[in-house]
Amino acid sequence: MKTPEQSREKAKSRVRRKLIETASDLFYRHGIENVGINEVIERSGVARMSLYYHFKSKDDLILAVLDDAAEIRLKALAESAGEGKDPGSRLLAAFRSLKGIAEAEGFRGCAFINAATERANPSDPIHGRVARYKSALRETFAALASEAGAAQPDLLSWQLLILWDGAVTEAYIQQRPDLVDAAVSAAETLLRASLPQSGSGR
Amino acid sequence: MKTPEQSREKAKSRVRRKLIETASDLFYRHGIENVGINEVIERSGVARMSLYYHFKSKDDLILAVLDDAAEIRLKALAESAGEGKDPGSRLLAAFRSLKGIAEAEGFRGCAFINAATERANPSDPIHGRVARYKSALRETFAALASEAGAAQPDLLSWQLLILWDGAVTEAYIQQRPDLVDAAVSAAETLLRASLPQSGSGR
DNA sequence: AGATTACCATACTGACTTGTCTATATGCAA
DNA sequence: TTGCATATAGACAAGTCAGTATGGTAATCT
Repeated sequence: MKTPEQSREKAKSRVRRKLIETASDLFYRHGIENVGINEVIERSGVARMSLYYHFKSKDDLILAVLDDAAEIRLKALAESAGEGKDPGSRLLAAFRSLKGIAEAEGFRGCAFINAATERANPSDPIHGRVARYKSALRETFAALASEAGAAQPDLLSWQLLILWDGAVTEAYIQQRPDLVDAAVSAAETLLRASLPQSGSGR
Repeated sequence: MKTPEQSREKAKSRVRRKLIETASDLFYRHGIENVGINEVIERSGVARMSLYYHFKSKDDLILAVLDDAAEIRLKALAESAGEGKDPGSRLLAAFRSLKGIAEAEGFRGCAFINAATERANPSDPIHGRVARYKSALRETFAALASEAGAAQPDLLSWQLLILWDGAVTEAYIQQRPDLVDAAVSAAETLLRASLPQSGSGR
């Protein structure tokens, strides 16, 4: 006996999922604009018209891929932020989870940043998804910073987001996952400096 | 009377320069892969064969554009770092110069990061130029950090580079040049925390 | 003067792109 | 049984792209 939930899930078919997953992988590895629809359907083992049945265009598929990735990434981040007792260490744990990402085989930076870069027009719907994802990321930081008792949680959250993006980007450019460590230690310094009972002394 | 220097400069012809400048502008505004050589030559007012006389391929033109941009940007940075007396304030002045860049009409992030993103393969020659440029940037930071007496100038310089990249990227994604301010204040905090005579007290 | 360098115009090749059209097949629900 | 949703195969249209082939002209150097 199926719940309506499951039926709707079924309605979003294996073929559709397969397309999203294959496209997600290909888009990330080679860049959105460097992957044709032909490649997507071949690797998916799906017919051309099936793609255009589920998605009205390549752009539509890209949006679905981004939405899917946002859900996955934000969920994973929330899990990482579960490790640690006080909010401060949970914040840093979330930050440290970046290392694993950067160390992964085929790491190529942030899929969202990459998407926004490939689409030059800021009014492209893709930009909206990217901005939304990054905002969600920042809000996660802001919540933790606030809990931790940071003096200016909002400012700190933006600084952490900037560190995050910079770390992902530079680790990719220099092909050095260890650069994430520099960002983590910077996050630590910023967090400590932001705490009211003042900064330096150990 | 011309020095050999100038002759060689002449040999690098107005047409060649025009191509580099036009391509630089178009590549930045629309993305490298979204600009065809047809557009480049039309906007340059140059014949197709003239492009292929000076550059053996589109990729070759891209490399020339990146080299040109690196020279310009690093020179501009050195100038910005000239403002201020002590090394610390010169470092921050350099950082603050980012704001003007992010505020410029048509700002679309870092041309080098964008180029590296569009070319998925890390062994692409383009990646080499990007990594080289970013390294030069970092070395500038490292020199200033060292002069300023930072405890770990190397670590600090990487952190500053990460902040730099993150700020440029996020300012573009969110379409908010003011986010650069958050990065500047973070740089300030990191610099202060890195100075030996300790951290917090105002 | 003669050679080389710089430059121009344009037609063309061949590969690749997204998206459409046609035609068919299956399973499920009313 | 009829009809709708899901899926498939493959040809095709219409356009874009990088780069070449051909055949010149104009400036500069030796």
